[in-house]
Amino acid sequence: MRSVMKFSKIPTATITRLSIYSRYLEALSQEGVKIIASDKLALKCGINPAQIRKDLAYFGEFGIRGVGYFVKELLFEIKRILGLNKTWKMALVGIGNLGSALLAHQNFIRQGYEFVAVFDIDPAKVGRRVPSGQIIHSVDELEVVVKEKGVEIGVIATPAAKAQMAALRLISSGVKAILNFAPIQLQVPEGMAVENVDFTVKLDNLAYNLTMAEG
Amino acid sequence: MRSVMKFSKIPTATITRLSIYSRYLEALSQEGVKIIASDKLALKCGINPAQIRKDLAYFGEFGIRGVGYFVKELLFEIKRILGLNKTWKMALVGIGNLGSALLAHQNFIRQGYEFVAVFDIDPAKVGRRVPSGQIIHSVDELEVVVKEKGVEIGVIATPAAKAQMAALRLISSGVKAILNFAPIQLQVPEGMAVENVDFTVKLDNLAYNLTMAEG
DNA sequence: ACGGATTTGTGCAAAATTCCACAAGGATTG
DNA sequence: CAATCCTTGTGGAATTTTGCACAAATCCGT
Repeated sequence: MRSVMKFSKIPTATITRLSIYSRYLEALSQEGVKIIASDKLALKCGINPAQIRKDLAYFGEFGIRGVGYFVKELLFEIKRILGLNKTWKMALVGIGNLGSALLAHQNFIRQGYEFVAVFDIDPAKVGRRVPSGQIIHSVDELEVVVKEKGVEIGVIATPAAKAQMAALRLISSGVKAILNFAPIQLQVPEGMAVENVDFTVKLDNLAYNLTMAEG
Repeated sequence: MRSVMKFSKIPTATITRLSIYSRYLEALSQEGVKIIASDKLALKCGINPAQIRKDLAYFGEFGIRGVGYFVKELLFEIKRILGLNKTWKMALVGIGNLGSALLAHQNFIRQGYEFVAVFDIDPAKVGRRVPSGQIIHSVDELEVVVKEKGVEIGVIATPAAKAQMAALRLISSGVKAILNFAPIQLQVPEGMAVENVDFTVKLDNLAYNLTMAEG
């Protein structure tokens, strides 16, 4: 009864949690922990244990009743579910402070993602190499380079004003997924996967919470 | 019938959307647009118009039937609701690539947030000035400086391994809200507001989507 | 081999969230 | 000033998400 995909519709929240589980399983694996129960994992992740079991149940039965889950095995399965059993090729658009930070981070990004191309609009930057080795291409070359390198995920780290254009170029190059760091809602055609990383929104949430807490 | 706070429990999602609305209202305001209807705003934000109206209804009646919302007025009200009618004092812990990017960003963060103190654990960095002018303090001084400067929001941009310690220090200094960029679930006492900015999780979501789309 | 201890997998109820559909309110026109 | 047009505000239904509670399954000690 393994790997039975129940293709109703899997909540986005479930996928997000799977990602969080994988992070802890990775840590546990490195600590040498062999087996983990949903209760322990739940505590670490701040999630209800039944939620964890239900999340996993969407994809199959991975545990042993009375025992728990084999850490390495569950990690492998989750990574397979998420599609992390391959290396995804990414392109970065916008080599400002944030973009540079992302490139520097790339060694820390756990296995599965790689920047194969980087772009900027500033002629002064084009042609130079970033510290991680990639040559900065002009965004004018974006479509050619993206196709040539087989980029699958576009990462937008431009100012808000340039983000939509960057998205359009990525889309017309055939990229189907975008990670957007610009504080703007991208207008994209049906079927595109877009995820926004937006810390100004998170800050506003904190400000609201603090304001409410005091009255 | 204005500003009637209905204190049931306002969904986090509503607060997040208010933040997004404020972003567009700001843009509209600068473009000189005086009035906006929920349908137009909804289209821009990729949100159902009824959702917008319901979100606003939690806090009062801000529109005019048959007309729409006065842009400036609604923006003002939303900012008031979110607690952005003041400047929040933030501390940054971890002056690596990401931390530096955040500091560089600070002029772009729309009015309402300010880094009043920055910390790092690296003795080589302590005492130096970041480009935006702040002197880097040792994390050993964190409690003293945070209290002295009246920091309200802590921003953690350390590696994952140091994040929990940073959180503990911020908490013991009396900070009640944390914006966490480290890919880890912080363990914090009841009543703390924590928001995570976690692009690895978002990437995993994209990877999953791409994997599913192809089969 | 059996009973007790443990933890998974899941049916179902509760809670939360979204969204439709329409009445209510206000503007505008003739 | 009545009729018409528009858009808000909202009751409630539909949908989604969460979490309890328990049966099913496995291990372990005797």
